[in-house]
Amino acid sequence: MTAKKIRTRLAPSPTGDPHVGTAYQALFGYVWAKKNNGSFILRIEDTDKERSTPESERAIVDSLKWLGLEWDEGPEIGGTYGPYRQSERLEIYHEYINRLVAEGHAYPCFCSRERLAEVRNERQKAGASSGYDRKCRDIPPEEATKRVEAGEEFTVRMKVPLEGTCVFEDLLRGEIEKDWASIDDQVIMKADGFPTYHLAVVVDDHLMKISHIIRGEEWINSVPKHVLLYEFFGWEPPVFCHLPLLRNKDKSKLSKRKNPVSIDWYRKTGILPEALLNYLGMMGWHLSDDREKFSLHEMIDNFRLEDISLGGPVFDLDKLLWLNGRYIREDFSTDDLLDRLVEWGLNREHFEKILDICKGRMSCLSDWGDMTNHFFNNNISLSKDELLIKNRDETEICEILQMILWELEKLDRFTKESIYLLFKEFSEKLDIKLKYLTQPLYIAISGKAVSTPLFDTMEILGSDISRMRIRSAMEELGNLSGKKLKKLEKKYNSLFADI
RNA sequence: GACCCCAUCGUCUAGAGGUUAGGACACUGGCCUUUCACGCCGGCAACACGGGUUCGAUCCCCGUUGGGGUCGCCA
Repeated sequence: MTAKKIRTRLAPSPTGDPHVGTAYQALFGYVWAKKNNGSFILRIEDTDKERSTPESERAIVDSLKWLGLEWDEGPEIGGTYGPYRQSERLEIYHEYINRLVAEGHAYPCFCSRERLAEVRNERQKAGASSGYDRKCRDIPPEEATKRVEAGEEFTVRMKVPLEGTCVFEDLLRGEIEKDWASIDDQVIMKADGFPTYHLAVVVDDHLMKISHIIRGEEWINSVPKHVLLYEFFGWEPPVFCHLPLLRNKDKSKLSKRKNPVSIDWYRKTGILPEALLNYLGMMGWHLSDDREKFSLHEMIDNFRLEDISLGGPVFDLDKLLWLNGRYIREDFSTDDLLDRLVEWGLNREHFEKILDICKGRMSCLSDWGDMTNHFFNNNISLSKDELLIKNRDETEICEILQMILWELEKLDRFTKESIYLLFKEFSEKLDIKLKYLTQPLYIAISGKAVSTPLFDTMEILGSDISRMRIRSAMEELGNLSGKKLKKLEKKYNSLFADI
């Protein structure tokens, strides 16, 4: 028997900052491919027209390159099975969608979003395990065709069996069973003509000859839909391997609200890519001699997918920092380290940005050191007293910081202008003078009451570092109790409801 | 709520029927040292619970509990 060529892929959707979870999946997929002299493919899953952006794609590509996880095929570099951006593969998907409809495995659905929301609501209340009532499933094909041709808006749904059980194999967990009755007639083509993830992923993985799907556990529940599509098309499904999810301290899925999750944050904080990769490698996997520091090469040489352990690992920044320190101490000459440092933050481009906002308040060159240390120092020290402003106690300041944090999370572009607008609006809504609002922020962001302009500083530091610092300040103030947090969330939602 | 997944120190993990349950981070005691850090030596600390199977269960099976995930024209 000739072994099938091992081909793995990373399939991120370009809808935000590059996420460490993406890096985690990339690492395991990459290592598995390299271990087997296979190929690692990057495919951009930009089927969400609303949220996908080219900037995000670039950021993801950049951060993967920074990590040193290079792909063999992908957008820009191409490959035999391209294009590697799903938005450029629309005709391909249509061909397969049409085929499913023609063969009676899929059907147009004319239900409005409003109706679907209603139905979903009712069914959920009634305890039904699926959200759609399959209203359009039985429309006679001729009638459906007529309605489509008449220009009525529609989506396409796949016909999921009404009864029976889907059994599939996960490499790490063995057989998994799920009743078909618990699965919706999944939409495979949206009203805008774009495929949904489920259709696109199956078609592409097949066409791109992917041998192993290595991705996060959150996908397990949709595997039956995928398996069904493979069956409809008469294709052999690849091996499914669902990685455990990286977790916050409270064990929930790693999230922006509770942790820095952007690869960019780690980069800007001064984590070395080799240390981050190493650390990610020890989440759920280990070397047989239990050595904790290992290179990507060592990981490749010793890696076996089946050795991955399944408990969701908590992402522990302290341990990452310890590991990073070992790299700095053990692997760098002073000369090499200097190069790294320059590359990281001591370069002209970065200095220029900072100098630009310092110049006006410098009286001698050595002011530089004190004035800018918050750009190079991750552990800025803050005192509780300084965070407290005019007649407000810890709780009040905490509440303000928390609401600002929530607001900042919603910002898509982290520029000084957008941050300023956000604060301005915030101060109006809460009826607090802007300068009182920004006062504790100066301390939180720079550690100093007198410092470089707040919004410029935040822009240079970036969203993740800024938010992390605000969180640290809140910790210094004693944080909010669960109860108070809930109350605050209500108040916040009423004040800042978007719709 | 329904369904799916998971379960060893606070955290990352080793263990694959018989171990004083091992290592690492964190915490901590000491040594080294002009301070700190590093390094070295030590300490604290875990098999969720209940039934089976077995001469014997952390390990196998079942249940309970706990945690997580999914229930979108988002991925």
